[in-house]
Amino acid sequence: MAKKIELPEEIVETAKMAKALSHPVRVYILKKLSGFDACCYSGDLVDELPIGRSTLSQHLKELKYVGLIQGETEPPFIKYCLNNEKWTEAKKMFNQLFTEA
Amino acid sequence: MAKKIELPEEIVETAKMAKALSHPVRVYILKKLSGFDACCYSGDLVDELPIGRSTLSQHLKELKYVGLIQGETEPPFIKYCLNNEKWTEAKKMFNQLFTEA
DNA sequence: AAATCATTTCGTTTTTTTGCGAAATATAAA
DNA sequence: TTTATATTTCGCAAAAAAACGAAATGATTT
Repeated sequence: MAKKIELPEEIVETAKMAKALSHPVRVYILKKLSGFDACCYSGDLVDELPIGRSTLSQHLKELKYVGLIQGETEPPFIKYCLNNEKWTEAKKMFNQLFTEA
Repeated sequence: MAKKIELPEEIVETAKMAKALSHPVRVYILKKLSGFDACCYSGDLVDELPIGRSTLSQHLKELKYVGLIQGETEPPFIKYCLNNEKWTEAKKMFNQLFTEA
């Protein structure tokens, strides 16, 4: 019987990133922000998306938490932009997953 | 005020695929199966992974449900393999997401 | 026919996620 | 200083995901 393994950090991290992408609203936001020099405000998004303000705020918080986006306060707005380093890191993770050994 | 959109099918599908990848155990399984000509049995996995049989079975079911893997019955075992078409499709989805417009 | 083996399904519990509206915060304008 | 605006946090409810053990299934061997 093979030994029970601890799941490798690499795999845990990939799953974490996938979780951040596992809701359509979050994918929508990231797609929007990953365009050239694209940033946006919470208000822009809430007008487009079929969810309430507080719900949207939760999704933004999650994306901020995993580091994929960052919010720059620009009163009275908060300008959200992609964190390009993290985005690249995520891209690499998925590339590696899909590039068979 | 911009119009509330229905989330595009492409985005919903990407989120669905990401959800399938949002648990470390499922990432582990897919990584294992995506090696060259790699297949395995539930029993192999349960020996390696720190979860019970029925829990593993649930994860396999989910991966089957989204079409990423398929089980070929080979009594008294069930041989699980990657569904290569779907895997390629998933790869494309993430490629598209990460390839800015 | 009974026992065995690999795996799944069922029933249940716990935890996490999603969603909302109301209230709070923080800033700017009147 | 009151009012308005943009956004978040809080408190809650509903839904979904994760996990387990026990029982069921389906095929094989004794």
